[in-house]
Amino acid sequence: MHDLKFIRENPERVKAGAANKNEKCDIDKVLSLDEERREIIRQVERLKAERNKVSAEIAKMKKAGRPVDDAVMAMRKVGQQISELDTKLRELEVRLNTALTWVPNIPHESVPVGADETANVVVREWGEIPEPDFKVLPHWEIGEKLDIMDLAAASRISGSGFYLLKGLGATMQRALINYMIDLHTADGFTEVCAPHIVTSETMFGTGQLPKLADDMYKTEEGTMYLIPTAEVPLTNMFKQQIISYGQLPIRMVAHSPCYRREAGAAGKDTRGMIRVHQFDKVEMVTIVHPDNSYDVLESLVWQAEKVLQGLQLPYRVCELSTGELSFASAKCYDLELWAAGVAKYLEISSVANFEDFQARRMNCRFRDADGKVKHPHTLNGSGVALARLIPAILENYQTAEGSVVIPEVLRQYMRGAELIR
RNA sequence: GGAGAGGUGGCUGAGUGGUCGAAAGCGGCGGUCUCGAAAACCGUUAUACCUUUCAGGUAUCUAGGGUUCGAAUCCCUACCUCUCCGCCA
Repeated sequence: MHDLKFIRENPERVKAGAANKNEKCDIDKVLSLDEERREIIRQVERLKAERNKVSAEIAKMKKAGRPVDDAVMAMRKVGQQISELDTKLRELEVRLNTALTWVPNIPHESVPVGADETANVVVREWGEIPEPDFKVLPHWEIGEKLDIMDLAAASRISGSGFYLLKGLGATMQRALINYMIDLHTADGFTEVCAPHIVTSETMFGTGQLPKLADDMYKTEEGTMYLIPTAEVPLTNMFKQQIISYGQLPIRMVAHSPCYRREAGAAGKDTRGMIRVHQFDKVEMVTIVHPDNSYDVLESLVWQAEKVLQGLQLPYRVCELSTGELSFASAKCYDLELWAAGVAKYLEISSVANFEDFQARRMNCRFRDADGKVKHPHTLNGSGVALARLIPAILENYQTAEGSVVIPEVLRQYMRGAELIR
């Protein structure tokens, strides 16, 4: 959500930002509705000022024992005009706000301009891409073979787009969650366990609504939604709050399931765990002073990288182009993990700075050192997504004998197991 | 699910139709004092919007309606919190 005044003063910047993001929104409509709105405010406030003045006089006249009937009659008429104008104003504001909620955040000036992923920039790469001398099985084959994954059972239970882990597969997921949360909390992140079912206001706050309504699962009454990421409850913890200066920066981490309908993605990555309706994720959220949010963005990327380096998995860091940026973000890095079995990079983490876009939507503020109340910047990053991490491990740690070596950092969380066979 | 109580500024908490944007306290900020700090004392301390600016105006006491010339104050609805009962992991 942008400040109306900002749009009024920088219409071309807002339009260009939306265009570069391939977002459709009608800035001219926002501007004309705003103009109309201000005209009515001018009228109605003049009437209200008069009413207040005369009402005060009526009080005095009554005290003095003078007749007030004429004044009361006149104000009755004014009151009617006011209520008509107020009704008009309310309707106008609803339309204006609706138009405003569809205006995306503007990309940061450093973001490469481009329509799609071909304009993304690889910032750095880490680790060696393995070149095994045997055929690496994709994770769904090795998983079934080792009896740690049962995709057929998952589809019997829930239909297509779900996975089921068992035995050391399920243990590995739990181990990964513990490994990641321990890593982040050791670096100062506070662990949080938050609700997975949230109100539409909450979904609006982080920018999932209105745009992504069709990508989310909602309850029958349509008023509650299943979270697509823990970013939603974590960031919204501070909805409508004023954070004291000393509390910043706020750094949180949570594990949660993520529910996504993946509408429109049918036929894409249909096999295995790569694209599913429910997956687990460890998510980091930070709320920081606007002055240093871009430094925090870099450190948040590093925090996610630490997870992958600890697991000794080769990856690369990509800076997303404007066309790839999500509705609410101003700048975003993706971490992509090499998966030997499917022989491609898997997007495993997304780390983004939303500047004050989300804070405005949820009316989250902080009291600055000068005592003034301002909007903080919000950021989040996966740290990281399990449903793609597990495939990468099963494929990259595969041996010629068809077993899977358990990464060293996980063994303490897996009763000391070293190998799945 | 049933019954009751309540939601006021950053916080606590007065205020039941007419200078109430709202007492008081706490907190914050500035100052006096001090080598410095604490204490004490003095002062100050909301936000948004419109006009436009050495200024004026409007709105905001959970939210949305209603009554009234005039609502924090009266009425209705929703939401939330608390207490008791029921149910239950």
